[in-house]
Amino acid sequence: MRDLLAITKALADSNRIRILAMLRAGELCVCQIVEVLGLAPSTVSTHLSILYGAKLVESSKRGRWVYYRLPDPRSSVLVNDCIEWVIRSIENDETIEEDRVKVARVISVCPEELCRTSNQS
Amino acid sequence: MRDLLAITKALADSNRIRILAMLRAGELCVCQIVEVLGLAPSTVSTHLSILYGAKLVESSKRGRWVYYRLPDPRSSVLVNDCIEWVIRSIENDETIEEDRVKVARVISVCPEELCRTSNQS
DNA sequence: GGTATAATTCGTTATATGCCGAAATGAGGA
DNA sequence: TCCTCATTTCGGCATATAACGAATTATACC
Repeated sequence: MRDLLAITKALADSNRIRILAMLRAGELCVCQIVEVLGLAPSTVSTHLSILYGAKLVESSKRGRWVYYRLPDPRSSVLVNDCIEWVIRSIENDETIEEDRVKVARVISVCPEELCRTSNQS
Repeated sequence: MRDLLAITKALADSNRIRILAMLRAGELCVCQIVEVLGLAPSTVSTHLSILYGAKLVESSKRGRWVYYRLPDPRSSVLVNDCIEWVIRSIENDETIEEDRVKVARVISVCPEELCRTSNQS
């Protein structure tokens, strides 16, 4: 039950759903997610830790950047089915579509440059 | 997105998960659910309205009693898949097993008598 | 019509959650 | 070693949520 509630609570927030949807494009570092969501880095970090606690994302640190990604489909059937269900549930959602465009733009810049430019503005 | 969040928020509470699990036994009236959960009727009623708002339960009024049940599997693929996922997620959960026993006992008494006896105690 | 009762709605309270900015952490580069 | 910077953790505030009891609604029975 604890695992289940960790997952459902993690999914009970629109920004965390947006993060999961964004990660379909591949792994993203925190600053890229911050750029798309338009929230404070500390807020995004907390969202990611909640998703991580529910095992809905995996992470790896490379240099100064921490990259988050959707979990390996083979790691947990339950988690995998859940994520697939979420993805199906947000088909045709306007915000998700807009995020997809933003992610594409953000990915085209390397993280180092992205952080530099977003600090300037 | 709104539908998705209604569902995930509805699932983000252990008592509501217990209610969904209980309803596998068939439809139950509010007083029967109250008896098993041990919560105030007003609290249970609110939980049921949240599940109802997410279309995770259906209801029908018969006499003074309102019966709740899991939705018709044919009504929504998304909802049906979701409920099946929840059911799989709570396999072997201790509280859910205890509830199953309580439900069996509660079902063996007709609702009218149940309410009478639970008011006496 | 009047009473009893199952369920819901309302008002209140305590706790949980989301958000931010500031401070702390940790890895790279000077 | 010191400095920079991406990320996380902490302290705060505002809102949301779960719980209860009291009041209300709706239905059956007298």
